[in-house]
Amino acid sequence: MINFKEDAELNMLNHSCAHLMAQAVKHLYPQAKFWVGPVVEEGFYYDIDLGDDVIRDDDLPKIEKEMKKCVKSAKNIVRHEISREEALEQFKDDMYKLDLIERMPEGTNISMYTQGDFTDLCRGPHVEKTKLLKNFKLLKHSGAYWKGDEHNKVLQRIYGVCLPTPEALEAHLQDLEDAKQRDHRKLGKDLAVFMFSETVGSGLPMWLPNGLTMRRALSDYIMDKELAQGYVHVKTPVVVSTKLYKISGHLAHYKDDMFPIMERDNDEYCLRPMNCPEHMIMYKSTLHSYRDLPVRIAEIADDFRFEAAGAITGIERSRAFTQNDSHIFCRPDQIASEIKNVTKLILDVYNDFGFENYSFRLSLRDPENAEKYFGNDELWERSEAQLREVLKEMGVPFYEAIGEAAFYGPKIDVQVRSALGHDVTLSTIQLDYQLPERFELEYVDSTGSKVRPVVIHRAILGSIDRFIAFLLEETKGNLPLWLAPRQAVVIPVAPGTHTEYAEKIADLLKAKGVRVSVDNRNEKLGYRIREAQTSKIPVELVVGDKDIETNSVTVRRYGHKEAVTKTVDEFMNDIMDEINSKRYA
RNA sequence: GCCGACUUAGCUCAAUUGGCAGAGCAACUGAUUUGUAAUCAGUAGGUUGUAGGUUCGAUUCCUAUAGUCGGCACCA
Repeated sequence: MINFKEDAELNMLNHSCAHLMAQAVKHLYPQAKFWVGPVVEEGFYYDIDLGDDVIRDDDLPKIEKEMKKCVKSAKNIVRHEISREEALEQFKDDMYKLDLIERMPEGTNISMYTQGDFTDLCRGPHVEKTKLLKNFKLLKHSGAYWKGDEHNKVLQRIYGVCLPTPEALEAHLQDLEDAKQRDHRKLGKDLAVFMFSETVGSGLPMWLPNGLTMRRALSDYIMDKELAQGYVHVKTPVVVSTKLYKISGHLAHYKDDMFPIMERDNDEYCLRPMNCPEHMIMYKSTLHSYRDLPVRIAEIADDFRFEAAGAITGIERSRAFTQNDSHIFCRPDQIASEIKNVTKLILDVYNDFGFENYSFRLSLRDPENAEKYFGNDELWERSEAQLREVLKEMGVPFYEAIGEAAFYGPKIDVQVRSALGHDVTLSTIQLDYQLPERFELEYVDSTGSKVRPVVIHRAILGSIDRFIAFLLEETKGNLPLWLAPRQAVVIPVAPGTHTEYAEKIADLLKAKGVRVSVDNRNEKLGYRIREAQTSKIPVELVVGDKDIETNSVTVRRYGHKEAVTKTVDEFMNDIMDEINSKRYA
């Protein structure tokens, strides 16, 4: 997918196109006042105040038409400069431009760009001729809070793209269309992985048989990895007393994102939004020696968060989900090595799945909003430095993001991009000095005195739900063999005549735990082949007279045109090797 | 939650300015016994998301509501 922001030529083209759009909007809506119109990865947008008017779907074609007129009439795009004082005077009736100008240092000149009857202040650069801006498309529009603050006025935001040629534009629009085809919500429906029901409730997924097979395989996979690294697994209840969250501090911080509290017999209960506090209680239930640390408590844990209606996105962000969670209780001197181990585990898992498009993000607090966070400055700076140090030492490329920390500590997040371009967190590692304090956790050190441990929260698959969403999109539903809900189908060439042999092959596979079925329906061979392919079953076995004679099967893998005939023994060895190796291709 | 849009058969979609709700696939019945992407014929399938309203008449217009979608805000 094109990144319009990174590419210098496209960046300039799209920035100029944003101006062109603003000119057209000004023609159609004379009351329009303009905020900012930047280039972003997916193209350009402009935030516009239309007074009481709003943009509707039907308006985009009208604006496009007007833009085409502006291309013809405006011709040249001319730069000139005025002083800050002149600018303040010129835009004295425009609170948005004044806001921008006032933030520039005194004494600076401000550059302006004019095309035809339209002038906008802008840093530039721009293309010189409007005729270069012919190949654009307005894609979508929405309300957007001024300065991103929900207490401010909602401005009208219009998104678009501009490309150098009609062919490039066409190709890009096709790419966007293709991306929709691998949206996990579409694939999840087509492949019968999960479903939603208005009657069950918004954001509450129901896992169909195929989905449950995947969840089981993934849970087993990650739990095996964890066992090998010294984790222990536990199970804790999804309904808990609110006392727990009063101690943890979550109740004050998090209440709006929780399902409503339940009351009975003078007690309050809630559906847990996370399971950290329960693991704290579990740790605290026994005495710990410094020799026994780190203690790594893991759980495949169902959690419930009342996500805002507009935030729900299939199983990528739902209200009921399952974390592959763990809390590592360790001594301060063990922090670096534990974080390293977790980072290695993340890289190991991503390698197993063949993921390449992800980036590590060091999520820091926003010092401007210090009141949002627990703990003092010195502690924050130290823990942020610790995480940064580990990433540097390991040579893992990462970027830093201010304001993305948890309220209790900084994080290392692994970000991936969904088919529709959402930046979502898959894995996370979080350093926490707060919960040990609040729950008064202790261990006995070498001198016999009681000391606070540090807690590292971590999730490798993130949530199993979101992981499956990403996996479906990455693989386009063509899942690795070991994870595919239906791994193989045996198709007798002539149902009846070859059914017995087909059943025999299927039984051999079933005996090894392979998820296989026989398609014995009274349909043409081509019909059954087609259905096996459209259901993305990885292994398709066709058996007929030729195969029976030589005790063979004719194997065709999903997505391949050619079929290969193998002896039954050879085939069984190959397929079991592949399943057991958990290879991804 | 905010701005905009959408919701018609199990699925994907039609239905001129308000005038008898249709098609393909899937399902079911029958015929056909097949060597790598759709065999033929027939049958059944709907309170047009839900609740109101306007109208002689509403899938179509209006109001409310639920769900979904695109963004915004949120995302321990």
